Amino acid sequence: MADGRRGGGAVQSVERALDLLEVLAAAPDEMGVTELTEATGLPGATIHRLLATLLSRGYAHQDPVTRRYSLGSRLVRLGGSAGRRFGTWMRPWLVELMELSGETANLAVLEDSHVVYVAQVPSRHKVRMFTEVGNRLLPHTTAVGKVLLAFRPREVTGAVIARNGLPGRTGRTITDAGRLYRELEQVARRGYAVDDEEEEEGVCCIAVPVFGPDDAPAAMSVSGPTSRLGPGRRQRILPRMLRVSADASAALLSAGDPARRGDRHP
Amino acid sequence: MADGRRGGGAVQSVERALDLLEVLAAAPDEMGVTELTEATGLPGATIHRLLATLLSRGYAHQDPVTRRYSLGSRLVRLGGSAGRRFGTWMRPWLVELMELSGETANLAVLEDSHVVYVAQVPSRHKVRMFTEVGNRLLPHTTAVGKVLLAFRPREVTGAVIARNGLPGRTGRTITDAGRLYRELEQVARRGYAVDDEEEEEGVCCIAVPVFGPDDAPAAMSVSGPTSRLGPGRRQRILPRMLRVSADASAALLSAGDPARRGDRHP
DNA sequence: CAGCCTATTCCACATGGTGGAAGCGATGCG
DNA sequence: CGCATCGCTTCCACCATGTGGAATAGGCTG
Repeated sequence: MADGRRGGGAVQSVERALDLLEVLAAAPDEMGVTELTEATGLPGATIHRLLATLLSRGYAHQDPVTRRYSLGSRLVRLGGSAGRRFGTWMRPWLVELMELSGETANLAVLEDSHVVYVAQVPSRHKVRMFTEVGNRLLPHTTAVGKVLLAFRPREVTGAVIARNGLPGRTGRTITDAGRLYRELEQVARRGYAVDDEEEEEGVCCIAVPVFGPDDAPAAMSVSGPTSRLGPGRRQRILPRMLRVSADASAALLSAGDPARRGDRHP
Repeated sequence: MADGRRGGGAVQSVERALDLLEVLAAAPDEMGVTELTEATGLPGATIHRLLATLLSRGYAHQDPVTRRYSLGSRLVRLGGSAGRRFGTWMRPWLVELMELSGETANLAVLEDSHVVYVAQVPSRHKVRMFTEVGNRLLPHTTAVGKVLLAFRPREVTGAVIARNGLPGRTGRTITDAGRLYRELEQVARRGYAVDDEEEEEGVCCIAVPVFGPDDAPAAMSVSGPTSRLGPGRRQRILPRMLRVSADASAALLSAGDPARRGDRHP
């Protein structure tokens, strides 16, 4: 095995193909073969061959005129199926969150600088939350968003903020970059984030991370009217939320083998 | 080359990995290695190795207790990026549709038995359409949905219908399977579909397919109030829509092949 | 507790993937 | 207008890499 540092037996060409997809996903627009060469360190011929394979299956797209590459439409459908599936096997944890808090529980991921809600378990209250599955919100206004940002390298955070700006949604939204960075640091240290009417008046939200094999975490939250989620109640709920967070992460990371123990949480 | 029948130079292990992802996406729930063996014809060891690679990157997920596999969370984000990108390079065609019809143009794909809107170019009318990007609707109630179904094998269509049923949305929704099948045949023959207030009262929609390297087509549509999209106007718009459909498909299919270059005509 | 079925690991082999270098086609420059 | 350049694509000999049959481990079932 050429790349001995990677875990177990991994298929080189598949890994490289995935690398390509990820580089393409991260890029703001289309990329040429040479750019990909620089980004991945692979020889052009190899990249071309890999791309040809992805191309023929619709996983990559090549602009007919510029000949540059980007992600293909096939991934849209796959992503949708994956989201549905992801929501399904995260459901037990969401249910747990909903039951321990009595409020609606959400699952979200960071996608193209936006927070996207992937699954939800609604509370039984008459007054419930509004976010719908599939909704896209800005990270800096939401608790899940702050969690998703807090556990990524600073440069990613910076890119996201540069792209979105920090528009205010309510009087309490954090619109100052310095303050946001301080808050994110705190979130990373504490392991949770709170949104106290920063996205919507009267709505409060508490979020915790879920770490998986993916380098970016997902986030789970509970959200409800501020009247029901005051500081006192939050203090009571939080320890149990953190515990669920850790449990869910452990479940995701254990791929059935006790050999690999990559603990990632603070 | 052992497998000479496949187009050009494709990387075997990558193709197989993609096969696995697609099988997992198509399955209603998690799958074991043996099921995958049957579905793909690959030996168990090979599948296992491929899955290990996908697993370690978050592209597949293994339930810690049942040890069965499904799609991983990483694909959710990738899919999102891909959707955004897909919408971006389809935009010229959508703009063309919007301009030739004066109505809002949409791009949609079939995803997990649902129609999902991926991109949109809004019309300049004050009264516009309602579908939002990311929205999920049932195929049988929409023009795009009918297009997406019409160009897939009968068994896929059947599975989708079996899963969703044929709930009515308005008095005009097609709720009879026989009638739907006849309509789909007509759609396939004519190359377009119409939704005449079948999804929403007062809203009419015309859709055409876009064929790419992916075996499933996408669909583009224009939608607006019935008052503006009566039979007469539809007849005038349709030929041009079909032309855009063909042009867009040609553009998608020519992957670096110096075949057809569809110049746009304002 | 034995039998069976499924996931996982192992390993010798040769197939399939690799990448340096040569071809092309398109822009840009003189 | 033709020559130079640059980046995408194709070729091919080599051998690292992925392959898959068979052995192992683990978990249910009867």
